[in-house]
Amino acid sequence: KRAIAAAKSVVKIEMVAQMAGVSASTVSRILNGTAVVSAAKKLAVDAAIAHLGFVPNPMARSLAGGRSLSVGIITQAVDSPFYGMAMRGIEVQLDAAGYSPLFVSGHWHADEEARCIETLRARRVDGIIVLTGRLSDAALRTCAKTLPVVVTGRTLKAPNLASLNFDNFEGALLATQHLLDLGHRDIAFITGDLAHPDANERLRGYHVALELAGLEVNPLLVVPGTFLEDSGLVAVERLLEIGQGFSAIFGANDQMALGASLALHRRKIRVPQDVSVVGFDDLPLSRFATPPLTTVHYPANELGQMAAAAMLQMLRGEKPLTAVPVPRLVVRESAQRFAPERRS
Amino acid sequence: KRAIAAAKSVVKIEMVAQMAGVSASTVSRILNGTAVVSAAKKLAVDAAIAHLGFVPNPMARSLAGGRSLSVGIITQAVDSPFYGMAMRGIEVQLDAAGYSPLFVSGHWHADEEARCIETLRARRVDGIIVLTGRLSDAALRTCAKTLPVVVTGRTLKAPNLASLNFDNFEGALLATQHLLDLGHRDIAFITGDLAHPDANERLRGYHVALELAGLEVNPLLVVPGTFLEDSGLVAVERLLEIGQGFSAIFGANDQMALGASLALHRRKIRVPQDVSVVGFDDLPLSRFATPPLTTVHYPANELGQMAAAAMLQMLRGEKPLTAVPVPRLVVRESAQRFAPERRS
DNA sequence: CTATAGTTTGAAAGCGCTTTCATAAAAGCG
DNA sequence: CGCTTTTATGAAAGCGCTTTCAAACTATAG
Repeated sequence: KRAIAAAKSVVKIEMVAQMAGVSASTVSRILNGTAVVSAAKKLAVDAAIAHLGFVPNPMARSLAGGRSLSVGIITQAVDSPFYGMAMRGIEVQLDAAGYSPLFVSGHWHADEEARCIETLRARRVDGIIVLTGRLSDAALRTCAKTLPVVVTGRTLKAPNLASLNFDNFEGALLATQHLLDLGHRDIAFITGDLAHPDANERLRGYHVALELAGLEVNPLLVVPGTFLEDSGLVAVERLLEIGQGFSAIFGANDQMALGASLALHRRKIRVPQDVSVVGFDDLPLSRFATPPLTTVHYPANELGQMAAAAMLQMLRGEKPLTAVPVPRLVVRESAQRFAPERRS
Repeated sequence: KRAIAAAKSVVKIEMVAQMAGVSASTVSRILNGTAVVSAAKKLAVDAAIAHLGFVPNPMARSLAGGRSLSVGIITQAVDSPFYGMAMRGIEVQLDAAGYSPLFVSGHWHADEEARCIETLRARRVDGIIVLTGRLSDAALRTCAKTLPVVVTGRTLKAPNLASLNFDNFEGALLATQHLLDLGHRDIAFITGDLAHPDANERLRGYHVALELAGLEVNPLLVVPGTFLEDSGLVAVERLLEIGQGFSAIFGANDQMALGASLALHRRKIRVPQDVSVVGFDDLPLSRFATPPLTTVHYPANELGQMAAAAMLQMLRGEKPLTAVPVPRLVVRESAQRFAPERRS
């Protein structure tokens, strides 16, 4: 009976126990470091494990141990270069600790994210990392009541929850000041989706930078966008249409900045000779855009690693560290000193 | 005892059974559709499940059932836009069938991929999908002896293994012919990493297109690349250095084509007025490059879906379908009709 | 040298399901 | 209407591990 399963004939803990001349309990204890075991037995068991090539069955482990040794990651798009880097960072950390990541994507919808949480719960994950989601703070707090939660992209205090917020405001400030330093005064800003806190912070950075420079913001220069390429393109067209003059454009993310560049190119407006462009995020491809894009580096990979590390700490019952890397401007070739009327 | 685990107090199958007035076995059978159950009982059980909000524990299911209901995906880079799309396709299909994907990345190293297989085996996946890996055919065949395997990016016949090969040759043929049709004769080709079958097929497509047009290939026009942006840039510089004239460049992937465009831009060579550029893959960003890149569409998402579908079929014991989408050229703005000596 | 406390270890009881096996009920048949 | 064949159901035995509990030691003290 049970011939099918038995046919797989993988080595089980009992075989290791037998070979080492100890009980299965002892092997388990050695495997988990749960209790002190005499050095001699430990040696024998280790040898047996190596000899037999024993690999514990994770499902049995999880079932018996009451923990799944996996943590759920709610990301917005598995196919985004941006989230991809964060995922990679998480993967690395988790793996080192023997945990496995479970990625699900919410596609920027709060309700879809809520469904993701259910999915993850169904899979009995031990914790959840939310990468810049749309869920309400309240929803996250509720979730944190039953599972440790780490969330990026917002600042939130709650029991059993850690938040890692990259300073989008500071980044946008940096970018805008760079343009200001280059002598630009009419700086257009393409916003991200304002339903998103990041987008608001970046907009705020733009505002404050101008104020700090003693300039007042011209509402006509602030164009709404969606964080997607097309919206950058559309934004520039709209700017041109209404005849609003500008010598620089700051896109709330690289994708829109690139879209804007394309729109300029189409109108035979040269970047950076006629108009300077800066982005935000530092996508891998931005280095190779034509021209290479000046942008604010978003340390997605590091942030992923930090989020994972924080989760691991919570899982261990420690207090999680929530320091985050500081924003940094990457100066490339898409922005240059303002040269009035150079545009023939 | 066992208070900790019990404290989670999630509903178990037995509670459902009790509420519906049947045995746990019956509930299980209904859950899995394993056997015929009277309509009345099924109704009662369904009601109980809904009422209690019962969600089966996947670990218990896997342990008892001998299947993990998960399939491993070996990808080359979780953070690549390209693989991201394929992953998304896989995710969608698998999810619909109640399976979950387990992504691991091989980073283009055969030995790392081999380690990935071990990892996946340790996690007891029910099957493995290899997205265009570097593993030898023999290694895959061996793997297929114990687990169903689906591999993309190569053609391989073996028991318990399905291969889905996108026609890279045809795609490269299409792209080259497009350039030829535009009147170009000196077409440079930046190869991919030739250790990779895809790269060779694309090179072959380039060769054959020229032959078909009665042209002979000029070895000086074929420059080695690595599939990464920098290599496209370097390739163009090399071409320029040796003084090899060319009016068009075909990059074996978009990343290199974009790198090449940047190199041209740096030398004040305009795309497409002076030199036409075409790529391969159709990355999401290529649509928004400056200028938008003409390229061969690689249906990564569809391919992912198909790979997953094939895996599901094998898991069900059916014969897998291995049809693949045909290559398609996406004409945008980076290539135009050859205009001799327009370049001043 | 016996009593007490502290360690190391193994037997056994689960973890929450699936699946086999056996039984009871229903159906088919002459 | 008794008999065999089929079908629906439940009891119970695992799946491979962790963890509790108690037994068997070993060390310490009285």
